[in-house]
Amino acid sequence: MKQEAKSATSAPTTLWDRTRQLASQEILDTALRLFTQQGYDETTIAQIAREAGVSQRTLFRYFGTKEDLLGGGQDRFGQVLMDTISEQSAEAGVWEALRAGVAAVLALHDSREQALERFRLLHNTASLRAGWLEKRLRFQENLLPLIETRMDAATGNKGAKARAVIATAFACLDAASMTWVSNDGKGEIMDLYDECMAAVRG
Amino acid sequence: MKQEAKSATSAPTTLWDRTRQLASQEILDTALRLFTQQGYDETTIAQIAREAGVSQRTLFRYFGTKEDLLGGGQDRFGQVLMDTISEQSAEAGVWEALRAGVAAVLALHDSREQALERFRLLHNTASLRAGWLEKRLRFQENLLPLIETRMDAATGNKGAKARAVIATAFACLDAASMTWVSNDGKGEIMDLYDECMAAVRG
DNA sequence: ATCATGTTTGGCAGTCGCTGCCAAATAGTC
DNA sequence: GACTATTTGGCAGCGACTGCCAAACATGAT
Repeated sequence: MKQEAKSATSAPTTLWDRTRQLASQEILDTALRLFTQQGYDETTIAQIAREAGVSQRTLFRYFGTKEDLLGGGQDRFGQVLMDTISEQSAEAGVWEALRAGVAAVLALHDSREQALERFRLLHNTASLRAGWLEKRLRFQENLLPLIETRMDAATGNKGAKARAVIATAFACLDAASMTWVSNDGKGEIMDLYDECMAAVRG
Repeated sequence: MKQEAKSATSAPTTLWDRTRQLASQEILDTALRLFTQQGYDETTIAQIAREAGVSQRTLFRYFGTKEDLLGGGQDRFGQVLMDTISEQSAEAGVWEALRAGVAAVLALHDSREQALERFRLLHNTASLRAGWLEKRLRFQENLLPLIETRMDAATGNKGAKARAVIATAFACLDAASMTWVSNDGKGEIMDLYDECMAAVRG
């Protein structure tokens, strides 16, 4: 039965895999198009499935959730974040490490326009925002051990402090991206991030 | 039926209003009981309505959302937060003002046990967390003008900085309350808050 | 007490996201 | 071509939530 554990190294892409990928991309494109055209809440799964040429059932098999249709690589975000931070040199402080992680995640976007589009949808749709914040909270929790080790835990409550530091970094990222969106993508997000950090820790 | 001996909020209430209030309280109590007994996600609206002796339709008329059954006075939180902060003296800095607001909100809980119960549910239920974060984001946005005026806007992007500062305060509150919950309510949340702030801004 | 008034209530049907189940279509293998 | 392993689609159903309509009800006027 269990025949998987396949190393995706080579390219023995079976026809199945290719079809899968194609369908997946078709669904994703359709979803993003409809979302930006008529809004997230106004777009139903039925409509996406219909226009993408698959059944609802199949759509849900590819993407377990309506939110997943937008945040496609959200899980990848978390992974890159963790990887980047753990790769930082041991001498790097928490703030430095977190900054590197944030920068790495921002660099993941395909293009400036795509990033702007996604951020805009995210910041303007309550239901999406909620889901995103939730997922992000999980990232924060995963980051906890990585950051704790970098903190000079003079006194107790190391956990609380690490959590606070991590959440602060995300808070600055939020403020920065919001401002960036309301400026229609003018300037660099990381510059805004640094400004926010300065305002908080200055 | 039960004759509740509650703090008599004597007023020229009509029988209607009293009945309404009673039903409302009955629903709220039932919901909280079931939530803590069997979990939030595992409790259905149908069950709450049945055990509270009202129809689903009526339940939804009192509380528009399942989440509202827990966060009863969430809107009040936002109000107290705003009021407290705007009452701070003009010389008070942003951090001082925000601290006062946080303290005021925490003081709203009826009892330590109730606060612990709610926080525990909140932190352990993904769906609840998401909704709560969303609502809080709206609070933050409301706070924006109040905080902006207290910031020495030397350079531009006052909005971004104010947002970052506000979000940082909430981040510390989060870290503090999480730690408080995992310590089973030992100690003072505000002490943890101060510790988190020190870790962030120190 | 009775009637008219405006409000509250409950039931029913329906939407939307999402899941389990099962039979039919399809890719890969012999 | 036959056989096996997946993938797919359709259907029924759950749970939160809404609109609609008729019955139940408190209240004020008669």
